[in-house]
Amino acid sequence: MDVFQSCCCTETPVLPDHAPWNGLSESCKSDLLETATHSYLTRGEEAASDVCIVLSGALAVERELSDGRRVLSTLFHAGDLIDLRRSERIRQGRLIALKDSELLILDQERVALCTDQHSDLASAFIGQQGNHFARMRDHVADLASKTPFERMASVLFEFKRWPGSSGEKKECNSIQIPILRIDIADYIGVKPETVSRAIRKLEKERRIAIPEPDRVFMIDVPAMRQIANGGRPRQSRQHA
Amino acid sequence: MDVFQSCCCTETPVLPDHAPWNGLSESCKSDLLETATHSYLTRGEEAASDVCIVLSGALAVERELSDGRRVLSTLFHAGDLIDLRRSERIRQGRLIALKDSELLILDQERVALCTDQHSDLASAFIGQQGNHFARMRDHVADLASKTPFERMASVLFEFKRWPGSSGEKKECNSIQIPILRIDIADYIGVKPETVSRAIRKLEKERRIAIPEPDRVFMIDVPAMRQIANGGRPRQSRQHA
DNA sequence: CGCATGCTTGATGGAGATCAACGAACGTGG
DNA sequence: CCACGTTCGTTGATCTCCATCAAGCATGCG
Repeated sequence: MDVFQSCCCTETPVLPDHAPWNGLSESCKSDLLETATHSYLTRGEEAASDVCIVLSGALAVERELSDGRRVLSTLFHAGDLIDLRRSERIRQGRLIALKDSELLILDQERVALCTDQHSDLASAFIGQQGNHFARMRDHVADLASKTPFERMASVLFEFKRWPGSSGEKKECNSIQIPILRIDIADYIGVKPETVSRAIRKLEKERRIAIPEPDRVFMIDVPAMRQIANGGRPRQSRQHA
Repeated sequence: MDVFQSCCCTETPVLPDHAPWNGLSESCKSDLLETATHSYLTRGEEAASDVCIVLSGALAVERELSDGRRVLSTLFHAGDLIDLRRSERIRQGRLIALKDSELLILDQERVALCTDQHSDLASAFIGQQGNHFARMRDHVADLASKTPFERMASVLFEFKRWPGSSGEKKECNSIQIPILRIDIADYIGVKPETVSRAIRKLEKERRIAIPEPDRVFMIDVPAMRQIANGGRPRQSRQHA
């Protein structure tokens, strides 16, 4: 049965039922889905295509340096469009699953055709990419100048926006940590030990509570936001 | 005459004469340029629009933390499409010029219309964004795990790809450093002192030569590439 | 049980931020 | 021409912080 399940093509591929995908015209949807396939991945597996939509789980673009240093340069969650096509550069980095994930794999040539013929799909692509850019610029700002402590606070807010973090309720300050510590570390550019210490420190300062290992409750959201935005620089002698 | 020059609208706006802009259909070009304006910026000035094309100079998305830390999250050079529109998030960061620059300012609503009506323009947008993503993922990988030494080597290769670095000749290993040290520092997430030290160290190791303050000649390109790709980790006690 | 994986805590050292100072280049204006 | 200011780049000394190394738990699984 597992074989039956994991064999792609047995399930009819569908688009996520939310913006911008549910707003596409019927002809566009059927055009796009005609060559699309459903795919299941477990942690560590690499996605087969450069263009796909995440239905569930978590994925990342992984890169490895010669001496083993590992970087997760982009995180993707349910609903995200992943478009790794580019015209100028060679392929750099692998798209891997960080946990059990579901993907809607799109055919690259068909995508090019569809965005060409359906202006609503082209708009959806451009809009999605705009959001991804905003996320990446946030992330770059984190990496470039923030302390590990601030990065941890920032990434918690990022997880807060993920679907399924707290049953879709925006008001709830309970956050599901959706990926492993090691992946958080490779994403925010520190070591897992530092991630652990940062979380524990936030807990000791009563900014967060940790009812379960993979769940965080934000006690003081404004304080956390301030920390995430740069409220905890490394201390200098002048201020002492 | 300067007044005459810097007054926008006096010059007929034109698109850059290279891919993907020179491949657009005439109707698309005229549609797009009808509401476009030419703009000159000097260092520090902020661009007026969220959508524009860089004709010359250098720009960056600048962000400032509460305690004064400054980050340049994205660099743009001649030929780049800058699209800071997004649907989900609030405006974060300013688009500023790092040196005297020329811009083709596009009207946001007109752009939305044009990408909707002209599929070749939509493709150009999607393609440009794909390239920007690749650059940003490279940059994230630099910031997340590389040493300042490696980051400096990496950013030199980035400058190597900028137009005008060496008279457009790809073979030439003479690189024009197009922005100030302080901007390099804020881009790669270190302090100007560290930038300076990294450059001098590369020079001392005979990997680069510095004929002029703002020009670098790569003596050993393969070695530099290896450093940029992670060949200079921070040393550990084990290997000693 | 043994073994693996994931998370945490502790001790140590090195790398880069910090602070300070200087030199070079570029304007001013007299 | 020089005195003067500013800006940019560089160099040196000191100190903080995070990576590193190591060890300890907890859990899951054969």
